[in-house]
Amino acid sequence: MNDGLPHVSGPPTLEDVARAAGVSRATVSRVINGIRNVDPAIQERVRQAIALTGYAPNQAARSLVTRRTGAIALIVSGAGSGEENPFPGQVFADPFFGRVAGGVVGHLRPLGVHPILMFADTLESRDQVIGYLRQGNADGAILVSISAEDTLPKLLADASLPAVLFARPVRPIPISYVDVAHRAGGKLAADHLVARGCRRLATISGPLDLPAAQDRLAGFQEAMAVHGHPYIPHAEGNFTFASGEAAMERLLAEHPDLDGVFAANDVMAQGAMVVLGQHGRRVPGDVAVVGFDDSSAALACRPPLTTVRHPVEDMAAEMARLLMVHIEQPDHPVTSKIFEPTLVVRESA
Amino acid sequence: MNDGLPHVSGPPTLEDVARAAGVSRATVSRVINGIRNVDPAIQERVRQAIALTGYAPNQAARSLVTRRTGAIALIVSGAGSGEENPFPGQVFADPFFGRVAGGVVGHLRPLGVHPILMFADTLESRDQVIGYLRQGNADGAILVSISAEDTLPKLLADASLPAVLFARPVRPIPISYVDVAHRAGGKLAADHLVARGCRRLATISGPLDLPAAQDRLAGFQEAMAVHGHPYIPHAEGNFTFASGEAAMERLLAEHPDLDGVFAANDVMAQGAMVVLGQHGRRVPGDVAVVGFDDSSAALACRPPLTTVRHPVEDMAAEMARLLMVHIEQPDHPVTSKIFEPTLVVRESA
DNA sequence: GAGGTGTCGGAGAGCGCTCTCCCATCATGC
DNA sequence: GCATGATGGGAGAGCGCTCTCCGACACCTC
Repeated sequence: MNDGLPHVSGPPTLEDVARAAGVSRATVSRVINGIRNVDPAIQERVRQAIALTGYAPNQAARSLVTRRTGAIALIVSGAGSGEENPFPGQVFADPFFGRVAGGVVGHLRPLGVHPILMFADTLESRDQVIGYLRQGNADGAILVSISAEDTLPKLLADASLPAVLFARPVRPIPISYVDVAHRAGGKLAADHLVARGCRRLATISGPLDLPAAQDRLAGFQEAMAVHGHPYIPHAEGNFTFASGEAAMERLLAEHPDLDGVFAANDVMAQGAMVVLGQHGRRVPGDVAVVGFDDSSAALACRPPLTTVRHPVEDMAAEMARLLMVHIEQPDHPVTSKIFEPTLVVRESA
Repeated sequence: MNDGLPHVSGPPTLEDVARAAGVSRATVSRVINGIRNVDPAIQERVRQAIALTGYAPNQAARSLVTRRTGAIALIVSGAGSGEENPFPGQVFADPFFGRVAGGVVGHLRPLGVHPILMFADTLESRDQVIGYLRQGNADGAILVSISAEDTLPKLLADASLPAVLFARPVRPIPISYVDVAHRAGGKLAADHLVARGCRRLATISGPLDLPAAQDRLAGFQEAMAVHGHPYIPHAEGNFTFASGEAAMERLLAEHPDLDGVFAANDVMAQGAMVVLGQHGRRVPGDVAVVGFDDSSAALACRPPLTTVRHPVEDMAAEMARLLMVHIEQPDHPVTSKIFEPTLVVRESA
């Protein structure tokens, strides 16, 4: 046992590498972190020793002194204070969330930073998230709120933890966020439908307690007013396929002669198109349809859906970038960045 | 500066709590970790001190000594050695991935363990993942491979890192996995279609280099043979909407009289149904359609899709459970768990 | 009352790393 | 020739926690 030889016990440490290279721990650390000048010959020796020993730095030890983890929390924060949902499947299963995750990972991976997936749907889990962050498990947070009444943004701001939100919070909070110009998107849809020659338009909005839904509707209505159509029939949905179907049924019952529809997201547009088909309306011949998001659902529509592109991946990447800035410069002022939507013309309008 | 008072410098530590409670660091640690008996009165005093100071244990320091991080990697591992995809959006945007994430989070959250999202699509990123795990950033890994030729499972097994796979690996590897009985699923579809009275059946399979696709097809064919139909027309797709459309076109061209279709996933079934509609076939009147997965796409079909339920959330939860066992008991033998699929009857068949 | 047994709190040694000092060496300037 | 930097490496003090010892004390048993 105590024959004096360096027995292998667990993974190699800096000390082991230093011994193998015949230098001190500090020098190995300098080579690894590229800090200060180290003689090229010694650098080479250290690198060989690292390869030889198969050394990988222990992140916990490193975090302990640097107070940085190289991880950030990617939080989906949700509804009320009700009981816990055993499977937060519906939320994560939304392709929208996947696009956010993809954008965040795309930006962060080259930096060696990884997102920790968290889900906060109850009061308790919100506290858990804050505690988690305060324990230093992550350097900051990216937050996607799926309900208007979410209190987590405020908690985050109060704890002055580095954080960036997807979408403008309902009530003003001193916290950075990234959003798309929803109003401009609504206008794009209106302009396109009018330019196509549609005259009897209607719209299916999202739930009106969400700023995004309000703005898409307002942008559409305002642009239509400019085009000389001050009144636009409107049915409210909740961004689901079924709600799109139901809204379309209502609109069609009251306005059988309509020739154009703007739905506040692609999935509702998809539902609307199915209902139009059932009622013998051809798209885009009889009724033109424009969606919002440019999600995978737009391509699963027949005909393929003309839609307002929501640059979710780019926005997510920007959130990641902004968060890193906040982490690196704790005094960086709160900022927001608004992306411009674009129209993707396919066949439905 | 040195007036002897305990100046606030950074977050409170165990030491601070100990001082406030008038006990030693060790005692506070014992109270927090619930180890050994501590006098109730002292426990109470410690708890008050914790509340007073707003103490939260530093995870890095804790990990350094326990060698456990309370985090696991959730890895989506992909295609070849090609160039990096700037946005791994397509992958994460797949609702299937969301269901896995939901199931994993559902099981792990009560345990205070959180998944770190990782994406490995290149040789380089695979090494990065292994390095990350070896640095002790995560205690183990849950791996979802999206291509048959993925080498990460083998790397994981070779490094003997705790890991669990979603779906049986193409080649046998000493690593635990969770899967569904694909063959039995194919049989469920066959039995249902035959019981419904369908006689001229066809099937749309997934890419046949995937074991899952092979097995679904084989299970369907074998069951059909038992029912006296030794030959089943078959078109290969790749699990996408468009490939389902294309496959259906081919099948319809060659077998215009078919009266039932089994598609190896819901999204292809959705594409097939659109094509059937375009060709004037009513579902289920003229042609009955059965899908596989019971994903959100099944509910977005009109009529709603009868499908074989793939219990992804339960399987993901089981992966998480199994991984925790492997982490806690490093010598635990490699195991697999196969879930039984069930048939969800809706209106399409 | 001596010795044994059990309970409970404190001391202190690390875990593996970073980073500030500090010192040795060598080129430079007047 | 000697002070003056610049350069490059080592020593060692922590970061905040866990956990093994160890000691103090109370309670038994014979």
